[in-house]
Formats: sequence, C-alpha cells, structure tokens
Amino acid sequence: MDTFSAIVEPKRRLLLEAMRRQPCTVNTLVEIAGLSQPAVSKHLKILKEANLVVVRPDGQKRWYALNAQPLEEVDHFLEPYRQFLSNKLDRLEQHLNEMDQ
Amino acid sequence: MDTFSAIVEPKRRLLLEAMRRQPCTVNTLVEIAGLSQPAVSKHLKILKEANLVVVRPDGQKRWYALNAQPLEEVDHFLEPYRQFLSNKLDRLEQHLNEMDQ
DNA sequence: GGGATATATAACCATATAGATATATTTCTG
DNA sequence: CAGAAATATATCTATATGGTTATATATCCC
Repeated sequence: MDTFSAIVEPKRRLLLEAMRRQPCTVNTLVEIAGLSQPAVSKHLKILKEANLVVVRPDGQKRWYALNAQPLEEVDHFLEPYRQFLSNKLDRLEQHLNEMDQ
Repeated sequence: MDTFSAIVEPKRRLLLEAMRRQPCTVNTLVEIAGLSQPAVSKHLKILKEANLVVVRPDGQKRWYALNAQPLEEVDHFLEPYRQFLSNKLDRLEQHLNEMDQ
C-alpha cells in the first residue's frame, strides 16, 4: 500500500491524527473512529503496510504509534506545485529561492 | 470529488504533472498517459470536479490547465506532521516557529 | 485451568473505481 | 454539405475498497 492510498481514507487520516498526539491502543482508536474493532484493525494493517505506524506489543495490548516519515513522499509531490500556491510556507520557500539566486 | 481522492490515482498525478508545465489538450494527455481517450476524459472530469484543472474551449480543442489551489488542503493536512519530518522545509518552519516565540 | 479481555483474521457483501469499446456531439476543412 | 477530427458520454466489466459479523488467537486475572 502506497502512502497516497493510505492517507486518502478519511478514517485513516483521523486515526493518524489521534496517534499524532500519542500512541494508542486499538480499543482507543475504535472509540475515536466510531467503527467496529475489525474495521479499525484493517485500517491499522494498511497504515502499517504503508509504514505510517509502528506497533509495540504490550501484553494483550498493541500500542500503535505514528511514523510520519513516509509523508515526506507527499510533501515531495507537493513541492513543484508550491510555486502555484500562496500560503505562508510557499512565501517562505520563495524567499529561500530568491536567496539562493 | 475531494482533493485527496483526486490525487491518489497515479495517472491523475501524471496528468497534473504534465499540466504543471503548460496547458494541454486531451489528445496530448492521451499520449502522455498511455490510456484510451475516454479514460483520460474521465480522469479530467474528476480533476475538474476537484477544481484541480480549468478548461478553456478552443474550437474543437479543450485546453486543460492546472489549478493548484486545492492542493493547499493537502499541504494543510501535512502541516501538523512536519514536526515529525526532517526535510528542509521542516527545518525552515521550525526556524520560523522559533522566531514567532 | 477457565473465563474475560484485546486484537487479528476469515468470510461475506455492497459500492466505488478504472479501464475498455461503442457512440454521440461539436467543430473544422475541403 | 460531407467527411475528418477532437472530445464527451454511455455502457459494461473486473477488481479494489470499506464495512459488517463470526471466529481464531493470545494474554490477563481469579
């Protein structure tokens, strides 16, 4: 599963958002997502295959934690489009580009 | 069609990449994508619904041009994850955040 | 050991998606 | 006006996706 496919699903983005704050167990994420436990486990499997989460077993619990590194791929995709955007980061980068010249 | 769904499809990212350089006609994009013409028209329809392209009719031709603005949504999604990344932009932003304090 | 708890997997279903081919529509050109 | 060219739409098909319920597996606790 590639990064783009992994983050296109709104519930998975929600799960990532939750784990951004702190590692979570499956049951916690079930409550947050409002889905059945198997559905959440399925999403987590996809996130794990995309390397967006890492798991630490702890007895019968599993702590799922964010690994944001693959999101760099998305960031790199956006890169060449930033010149068409007008947000803060874009202006920052433009400034940097000007400095580079 | 939301922005994420629009850009998850690799062929659509390829089409966006082509239009990033210059507006293109459908036939040109057919050659670039290596798909049937109806398939490309379908992708373009999706990109148009996502507001990622704009069309300018020109006789029997249609010039499709990039509109990168909706990509800001993706950029905003990435925003809170940047602190977990380690690329150039991230360091830039951290620098900015430090300045803000 | 045995029941409760936490999670994963299997099986199934409905819907969405991406592609193809066939055809319609519009515009150009001789 | 007639045929060619450019694009859009209709229809169909195969596969992927996201959800469910049922069940398996592993661990905790009395």
